[in-house]
Order: sequence, then C-alpha cells, then structure tokens
Amino acid sequence: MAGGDGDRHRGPKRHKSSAPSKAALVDESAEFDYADDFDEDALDADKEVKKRDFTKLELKPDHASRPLWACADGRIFLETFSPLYKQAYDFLIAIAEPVCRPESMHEYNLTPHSLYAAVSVGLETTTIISVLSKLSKTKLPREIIDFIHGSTANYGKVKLVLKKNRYFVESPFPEVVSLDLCIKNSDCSILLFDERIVPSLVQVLSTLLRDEVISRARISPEDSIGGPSFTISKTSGQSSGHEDLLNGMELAAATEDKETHSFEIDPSQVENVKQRCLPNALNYPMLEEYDFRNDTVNPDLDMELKPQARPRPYQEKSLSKMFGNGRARSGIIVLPCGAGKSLVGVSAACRIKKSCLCLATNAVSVDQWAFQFKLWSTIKDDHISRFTSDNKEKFRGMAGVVVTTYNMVAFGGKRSEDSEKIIEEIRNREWGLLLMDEVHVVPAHMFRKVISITKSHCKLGLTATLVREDERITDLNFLIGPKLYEANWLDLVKGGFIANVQCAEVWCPMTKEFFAEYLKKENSKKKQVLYVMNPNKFRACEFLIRFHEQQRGDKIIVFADNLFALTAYAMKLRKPMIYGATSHAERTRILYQFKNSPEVNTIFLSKVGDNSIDIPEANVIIQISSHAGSRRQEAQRLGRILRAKGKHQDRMAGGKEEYNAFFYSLVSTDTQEMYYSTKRQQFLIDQGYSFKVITSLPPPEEGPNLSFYTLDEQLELLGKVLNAGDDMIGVEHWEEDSDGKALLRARRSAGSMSAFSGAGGRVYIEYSTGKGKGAPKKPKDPSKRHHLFKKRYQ
DNA sequence: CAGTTTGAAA
DNA sequence: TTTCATTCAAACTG
Repeated sequence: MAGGDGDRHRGPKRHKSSAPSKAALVDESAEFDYADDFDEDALDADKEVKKRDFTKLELKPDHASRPLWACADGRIFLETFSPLYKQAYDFLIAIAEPVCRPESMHEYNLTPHSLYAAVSVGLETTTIISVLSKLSKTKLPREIIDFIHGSTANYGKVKLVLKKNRYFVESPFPEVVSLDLCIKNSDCSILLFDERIVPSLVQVLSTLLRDEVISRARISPEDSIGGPSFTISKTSGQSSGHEDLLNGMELAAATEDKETHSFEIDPSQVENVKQRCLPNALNYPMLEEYDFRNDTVNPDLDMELKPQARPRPYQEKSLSKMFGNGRARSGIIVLPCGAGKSLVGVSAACRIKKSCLCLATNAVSVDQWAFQFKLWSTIKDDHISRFTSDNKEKFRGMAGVVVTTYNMVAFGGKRSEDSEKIIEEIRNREWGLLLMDEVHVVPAHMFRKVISITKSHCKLGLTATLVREDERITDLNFLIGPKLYEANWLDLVKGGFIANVQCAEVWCPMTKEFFAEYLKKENSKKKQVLYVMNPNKFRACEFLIRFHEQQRGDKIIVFADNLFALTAYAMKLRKPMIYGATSHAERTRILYQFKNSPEVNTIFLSKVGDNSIDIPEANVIIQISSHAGSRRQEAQRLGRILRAKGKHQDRMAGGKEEYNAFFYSLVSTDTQEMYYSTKRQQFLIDQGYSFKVITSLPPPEEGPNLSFYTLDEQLELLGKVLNAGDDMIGVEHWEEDSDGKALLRARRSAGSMSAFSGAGGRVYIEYSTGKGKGAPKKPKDPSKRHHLFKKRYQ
C-alpha cells in the first residue's frame, strides 16, 4: 500500500474529501490534529480552522449510543460499529453524498444537491434536521441547521411541465416566477411571462429585450395540470389575447389560492434554465414531475408487469422513491451492475403506461433491453421496436416502446432514409418516459443533444456508479434530475443479490533483467510494456488462471489495456481474446463458447470489455494492465463479476458468507504501476470493499510448471519485448510464432464455420494444423498500421 | 441475404 | 497528446 492511505490524511493542505484520521475525532487527540493543521497551513482562513476544530463540539451525555458526528462544514462521519448503523446509513445515503467508506468510519458530505435529492423524494426539512440531530453525538452546529434550511426552503416552488410539446415553468408563487426567474434568466430567451402579476416587469424587460421576445398573455385553463390555473402561452407579435387575459383574471380571482402562474420557455433553453435554477445557482430547483394518471392528451400504452416479475425489496424501494406521490419523478437510480436495473426500468415504464423511449449505449444493449421488456412485461410485439443501424423496426400503434442508442438519436451526420423517418417520429412524439441506461458512461454533450431532441415528461437515469470527482456527474443533476435512490452495495451482498467479491492486489517483483531495462527507458510507453510483460507477473497470472480453472471451476476474464501484452499473454497461454478489431460475429462466437463450453474458461479482453460486452458467467477477473488511475474502469470491471451466480447464491443462503467472486490486480512492484494502483484502489475503499495484498504468487514450488521459468526463456521474452519497441510490428513478430499462428488461424477457421455449436474449445487445436490460409497481404501505408492489423488477424 | 470492408465522425 | 474503442452508412462479396 506504500503509505497511500497515510498520505491522504497528512498532506499539508487537507483535501476536502479526505477523512480525518480517527484520532481527530477523539477528544484528547483533537488538539494535536488541530495544531498540525494550523502550523502547516497558517494562512488558511480562520473560519476554515474553526470548522475543523472538533474540540468545541459539545458531546451529548449518551453520545456513545449515537452513531454520527456532524461537522459545521457539512461533513458527516458515521461509526460503522454502532447498533444504529443500519438506520443511520439509510438516512445518510438519502440526504448526503457518500465520500469514503473505509472499514470503521464512513464519511459523507452534505451538499445542496444531496439535500435537494432528499427533499425531492419526500423528506421534509424538519425531519432531516430532527433525525440528524437524534443520531448525532453532539448538538448540531448552527451552520448545519442553517444550511439545511437554506438548501431545502425553495424546494418544490417551481415546476417544469411539458404540455403539448411545449415547456412551461409553473409556480404557485408569482414573485418566484416573475421576478427571480424572468429577470435573472432574461438572457435565456424566455418567451413568455405573466405581465398581470408584475406590470412593471413588462417595461423592464422591454428595455432589456427585443420586442419580439415579449408576447401577450392568453388564458388556457385546460392546459393546467392540477386544479384551475392559467397559463401564458406564446402568441405572435401582435396582441391577440387581450380579451382572454381579462377572462383569466376573473378565473384567477375566483380560485386565488390554487392558481398557478406559468410561462413558456424556449425548448432550446430548457437545460440552461434548469441549470440556473439549481441549488448552487438561483436555488429554485425545478421539480420535474409527471402526473401521468391525469394525462389525457397522450395515448395510453397497454402494458403490465407480468405476475412472475417480482421486484426485489431494493428494486421496490427505488420505484417507490420515483413514484412516491403518485406522479413520476425525474431522477437517477443507482444500482450495481447485475442487481437488476432493467427490471426497475421496465417496471417504471409499466406504471406510467405511456410511450417510452429507452436509450442504451450500443446495439447489444438495445437487444437486451428489448428482450427484457418482452420478458417482464405484457407488451405486445408490435408495440415495441428497436432502432439501430441494422435493425430499423417500424413503430406501430398510437403508443409504444422504442429502444435505441444514444448515438442513433444524437447522430449528426447523414442518415439513411429509413433512419430519417424514424428519427422524425422520435422528435415529434411526446414521450411519457425517457429511460436512460448507463448514464455515467455517456458523454455529457451526447446527453445534451439527446435531451434537447426528445421531449419527455419524465426522465429516469439508471447507473451503476456515480463517480464523484467527474464534473459530468454534477451535470446529471440538471440534465436528468436528482439521485432518487442508491442501493447499499454491501446490503445487496448480504442479501445474496450480488456476488461477494474478494479483492486482491498481487505484488509481482520485477525480474532483474526487466527491471534494468525498465530503469533505462525514458519513454513511459516502453516502460509500461516492460512492467506488464514482467515474467513474474506472467507467471502469477498463469498460476491464477490454472488455480481457478482447475480447483474451482471458475470462469475467468483477463483484462489488459495494452494490446501488445494482451496478444502476447493470450497466445502464450492459448486462450481466446477479444479486442477492438474483433468482429461482432467473432465476439459472439467466443462469448458463446465461454458461456457454454466447459473447455473455454478464460478469455482475454482489451478495453472493449469495460463497456458493452455482457458476460454474466464470469466470476474471476485478473487485471494485468489498466488505465492509469481510472477508478471508473475499476468500477466497471468489478461490475462484470457482481452478478450473483445461481449455485453460489444457494451456498450463501445457507447462512455462511463466502466469497464467490475474485478480483485480482497484478502489479509489478517498484514501478509506476504501484503509484497508479493505489489511486485505483480508492474506488474499492469508497465503496466499502477491503482487499488484501498477496506477495507470494506464484508459489515457489510451482517453479517449472509455469512459463518463463528459466533465465533463457525470460531473456528471450525480454528480447521480443525490446524488439517490439513502440511499434505494433512487434506483434507481427509474435504472430510468426508457431503457437500464435496456430491460434489466430484457428480462430479464422472457426469463424467461417456457420453452424458452430458444441464443439467447444478443442476447435482451437483441431484447426490449428493444415488449414492455414495463404500469406498475409502486403503491408500498406505504415501510418495505418492498425487497419493492417485488423485486416490480417480478425 | 449475411458477412466484410471501408470511411467518416467524434 | 495519443491510443483505443465506438458507431453508422454504404458498397462489395459469394
């Protein structure tokens, strides 16, 4: 661990997200911590120091039985050994952002966003404060109480409503709508406002804006969402609605306490306005709720959840957060992979019973979603359609479900004729639900485009992780909505809903020769190849594969970011691999074997495996190289093995808790890799996982049973690695190996067999002789090396 | 028609 | 900054 943890706490300037050492929370030692901070950071604002000074907090007499500490700066620490831990956890996850969850003390952060999320699922300000107060060991600092009040006071005052394909901002508080929003948002080209409420505003805005921006009011009570109200809507330049305005005043006067004031906003400015209303800006966070039961404008969709679809408790809970008040709230639900996100999505669609647009990251996912809809709901076949580049199904009926990709909707280039038609349909329809899968993976600009193109009453984002430092994640708050629910990862493990993972980091010392070369190299790329190809690492990997295949009958995925290493490992060990250039057909074939053949138990994956490849069977992951410090990658890969396997689940049900999945990171000691790995570990720690370090792999007695035992073999490997240099040419050298050739050719042959079924892994060997193809084509432009590579070997 | 190959986009 | 991965469309192959 190389002091990684210690550093986090002792830096000269404490980072906000760092947990204080436990000592800082104990009275006697707090003094020391304070002094420490002060000396090194004497210039820090006084206030800052005070916030960190825990000595002034007054302990309640029965503090021992209360589980948490709340600091004036919004940080909250939870003792995990408290008997009230469970309740406190559920509460905190609803009101605060989890920052770090090591073993005995969890850290949370109270933020405007997190509080917004809390009130939006129905918690009231007073409840938040009283529960927090009850759980706290100390009297709540004044700052916290003020902060909670400030962050929640304006909640629900403003709503964003979609009516007849136009967006309206609604509020029962005229001053909110007219003043705060209109004036402050005047640069957002709000088209309409209520001149009756603040007549002077007309003059103000007239001077600020061009004339055509301002238009007259017209009353349309039938537009109202709940109870009598009036709506101001867009009119042409001339005043055409003056008489209506008078009528409206009468109407409004008659039902004064229930009226709702509203104005329309330009659809292209929806995002802008929403963002400005967020807690960290104007602080009138917009409520996006869909009163789908009273929506008579959009046609209903005949779709029910099948009786055999039984949502698990946490799925039920996430749905109840979404539909808490009989309407559908927009927001994000966080569930680990394999915990059944799709059932949540399908259930939501079934409750709303309106047209639903379901977005996934790629075509494979699209098929899966379509399948899930048919599996869990009673939707008729011609009411659901898929829309991908090579699968453009027609949309029939008044309402329906369309499953497509983000790419397809956001695609800017030229489209085929069929596409054009369908996309037009998607544009024009008023969707009841916009269901967005893997929200954390999609680039923000893609979201923007998709959201501006589609008009939906309710948006539901599904994701496995919200990695916090990423700015995009905060964007999600206004692009989609607040976090509605986040499952407790460890609870799901205990319930047997997801696998119980043993995480381990395997330290592999560099061999003398490799290390010498490593030190010589300047180029970090070359360094990387050297530490990934470290023979000791290879041997550890080989050992682990053998162990899990033979002793436990596990299914193993080996990840390598580096293509050179990936090919080298895969060929030496004679295992199939999938990387970017592997064709779709080939991928499915390999995955099919991995799934069904008892002889293919290990596959090698490049970055392709991070997203978009579904491998529910795997329960062991070995990482031999990975992207520097990417916690998301770590999360994603871990997610691959979280799906609980049937047989293991039974074992768990017996009450015994047992590991049924394994996650290994192989690290060459004394190299850059060590530094990166401590960074990546942070994800696991934040999620509450612990992991152990293994330093004795492979076991010495395995000696000659594993590859690269002799110095000669190792030197030969080193030679190849050095030869390879920074060029893919190096891989070609590998290809000339008899082993490698056999493997790759074999896969080609297997690929051309149309009816490939139960033959199993043996194919690799069977076809390795005799059926070789002719010599590879002549190399072309060396700058397009990659294409060449693709052409030859897929 | 199903599978490939290529270029373009981002 | 580079690399790897992704996707869609269209043209070609047997």
